[in-house]
Amino acid sequence: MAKRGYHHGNLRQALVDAALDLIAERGPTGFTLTEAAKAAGVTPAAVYRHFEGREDLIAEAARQGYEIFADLMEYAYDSGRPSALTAFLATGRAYLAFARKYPGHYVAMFESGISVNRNPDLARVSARARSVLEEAARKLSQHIPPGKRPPATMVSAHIWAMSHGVVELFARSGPGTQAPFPPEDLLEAGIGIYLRGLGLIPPDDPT
Amino acid sequence: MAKRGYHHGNLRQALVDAALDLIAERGPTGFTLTEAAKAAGVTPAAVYRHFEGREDLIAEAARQGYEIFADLMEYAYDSGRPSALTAFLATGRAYLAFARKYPGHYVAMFESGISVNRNPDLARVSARARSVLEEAARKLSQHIPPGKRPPATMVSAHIWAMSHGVVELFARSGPGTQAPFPPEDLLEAGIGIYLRGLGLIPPDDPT
DNA sequence: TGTACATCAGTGAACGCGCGTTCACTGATGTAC
DNA sequence: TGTACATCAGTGAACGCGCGTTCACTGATGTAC
Repeated sequence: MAKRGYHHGNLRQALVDAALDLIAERGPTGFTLTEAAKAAGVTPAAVYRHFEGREDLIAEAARQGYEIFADLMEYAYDSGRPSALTAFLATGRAYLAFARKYPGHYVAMFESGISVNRNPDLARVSARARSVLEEAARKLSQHIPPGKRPPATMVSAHIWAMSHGVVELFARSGPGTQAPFPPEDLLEAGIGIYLRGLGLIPPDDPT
Repeated sequence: MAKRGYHHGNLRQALVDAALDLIAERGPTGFTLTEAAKAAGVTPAAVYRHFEGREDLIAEAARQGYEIFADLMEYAYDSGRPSALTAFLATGRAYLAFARKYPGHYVAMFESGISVNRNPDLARVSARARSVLEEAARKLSQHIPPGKRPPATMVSAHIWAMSHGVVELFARSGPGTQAPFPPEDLLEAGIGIYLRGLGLIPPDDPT
């Protein structure tokens, strides 16, 4: 990170980082190629040495986000084992933690309008992230009698949806949009109730 | 809607409608004051006879959305009575139906970045929409023994979050983003499981 | 170790574009008498 | 019923701006001999 002259040294990543900061601050709309270049101390034209254009830069930010996201979910899942239940709960918590800790990545991934099929790398890593949650749901589902067991992909979709909804509606500090509860508590309670509904937590267990 | 000369007749609403179409098609980013004016057959400058500017126009679109939304939720709630449960389920269905039928309004309300506290009218009508769901949750909660009853506002937040998450993740026809299940079924099942978790639906009732 | 040269990673000027907004204006409408 | 006039709701030209992108260029770096 030493100051450099004509050559930057690691401009590519510096641009991604600048873009992430901008996206986190102002949303995907507020982000501007020109401003990202300026933040990296470089002329806008220099960006084209490393990316095809504005969208390509956002896509790379999203890709890195999915990478971190998938790692985080995997780690959470592993550290929750051997119980399928605690592992599952850990992934739910990890989701929210990721959204909080990496807001720029989160927005790039889910709110920038970048299609996950934009390039093969992005598609692959996003599939990996998804599969962690689905695997957790699958393992968990095995504890439900087959007759009353919803498809594991559905369970994972439900959890994903609730997590995403909590992030979008209650974890953003929009001006005046008062959150009724801490998002972490809200999500934890919601997932708990849901899992009781699946018969995976006894009705009276306050976990 | 007859063709007019110099005077438009109902330009204000025509602009809102044009904005809604544009927002639905291209998202809040893609919407442009100039284009909305063109779609209404009018010069961009004419917009300023009716709105303070671009943001003000979006805010009005959102306001009308909340109005429709609140009405729809109220109607759904009423038509589901007297059972607190069926009334509640009806509001959940109404949420998704609204998102589907009024995509422009939905985006203006929830994805445009317009703060609900931008003006008093908007704040009031959005509070009304929220209160319908909260009232439904409150009535429903009364059937839960007080000791194990989560706050009604929390229940309504959970349902809101899951509904919103389903809309954002699975009800959009993003290119290549395959929905694993019809969003309606997904949400219905999710709410069902959640309500079982609250003890409001017997474990074996397949409703 | 020194020199020539290819390659790489930036610059800076310029472009065309569409945006939101302003302004003085004018055509259309409605109302008083 | 007709005329004068105030008010209203548009026009159209112009603005400054920042954007993404292109281009020929040049300074820095690395490598072959």
